[in-house]
Amino acid sequence: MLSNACQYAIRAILFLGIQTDENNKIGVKQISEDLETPQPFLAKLLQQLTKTNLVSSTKGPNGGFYLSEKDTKNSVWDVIKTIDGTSKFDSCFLGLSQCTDETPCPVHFIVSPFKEKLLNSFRDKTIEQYVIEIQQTGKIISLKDFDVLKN
Amino acid sequence: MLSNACQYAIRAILFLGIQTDENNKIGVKQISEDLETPQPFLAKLLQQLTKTNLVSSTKGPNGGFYLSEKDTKNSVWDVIKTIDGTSKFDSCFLGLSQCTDETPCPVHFIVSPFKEKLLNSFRDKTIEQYVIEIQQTGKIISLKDFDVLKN
DNA sequence: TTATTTAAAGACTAAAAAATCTTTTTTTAG
DNA sequence: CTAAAAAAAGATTTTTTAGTCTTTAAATAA
Repeated sequence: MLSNACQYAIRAILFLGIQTDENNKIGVKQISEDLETPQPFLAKLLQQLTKTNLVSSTKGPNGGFYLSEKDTKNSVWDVIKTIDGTSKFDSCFLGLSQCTDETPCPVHFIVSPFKEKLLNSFRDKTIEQYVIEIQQTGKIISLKDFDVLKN
Repeated sequence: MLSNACQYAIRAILFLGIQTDENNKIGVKQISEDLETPQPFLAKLLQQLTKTNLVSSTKGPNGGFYLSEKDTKNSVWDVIKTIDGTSKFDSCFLGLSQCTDETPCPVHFIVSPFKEKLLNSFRDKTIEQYVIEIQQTGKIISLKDFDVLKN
């Protein structure tokens, strides 16, 4: 549903939310190792997120990526908008342009409520809230799963 | 979510369900015009569906594609399996391989019930049942929407 | 039997997504 | 001030998806 790029980006930003702040930065190399994601590709994505002010970064020794206080107030939806755009969320499952409540496609009333719910979660919860939830309920965000939470 | 190919294929098979039977066949040209779908691309898809026995066809004058009685007993799920494969339905929204009820990703419990529901609809309803529902409730399957139902 | 109509087959091209590689710039520790 | 560490920038490659074009085969109507 989401592109690889977008999945990586979301996982990375949640990861940064858990692991970093202005005093604890982390480089692409380690992020990509921890998330098991292609390094140079993730680097590009992080650049993009930095340019759109969703993550922060500093160059040089001891530099790296991190989420500032302010960054944690953004939503996952902001990440999706930056990387994939919103089309997947406002277009019909069967690709029809006129699919609406009035003129529904055959799966409209199955797909619609779900999209609504998912959208709400992404749009209304901040990265910070996701991070808290991840930490409290033990949800996983990397392939090296539990390791992320053990630190 | 589904590929273009798969969206076209589903729309085409439902369209055939509505419009055709062993005595009323229809050519790719007209199907693609009615569904507003690229002609040679759809032709390829129909060939594939024919090879996997999801649609029927005959060559020559008055030939074309159609659904036999037996064909209408298949499911949309069969179409998806043929064209896209099942991966989109059994993989994690964020791309994690170990995402399960026990080790859920942050959106697992939002996405999971939906996938279940959608899967059930696709797998348990026959093309025939979809066709009846489309005809009774006025659901649309083409871009030239209502035209399909007016015949 | 032959021309026409249609699907089948397969080679080909284009565009988008995914991923990599190389160079430049910035920062800072020493 | 300089070397090293890191991100930024951008060009390049690979893979997948989307779509086209051309030829062949089958069926049937005349």
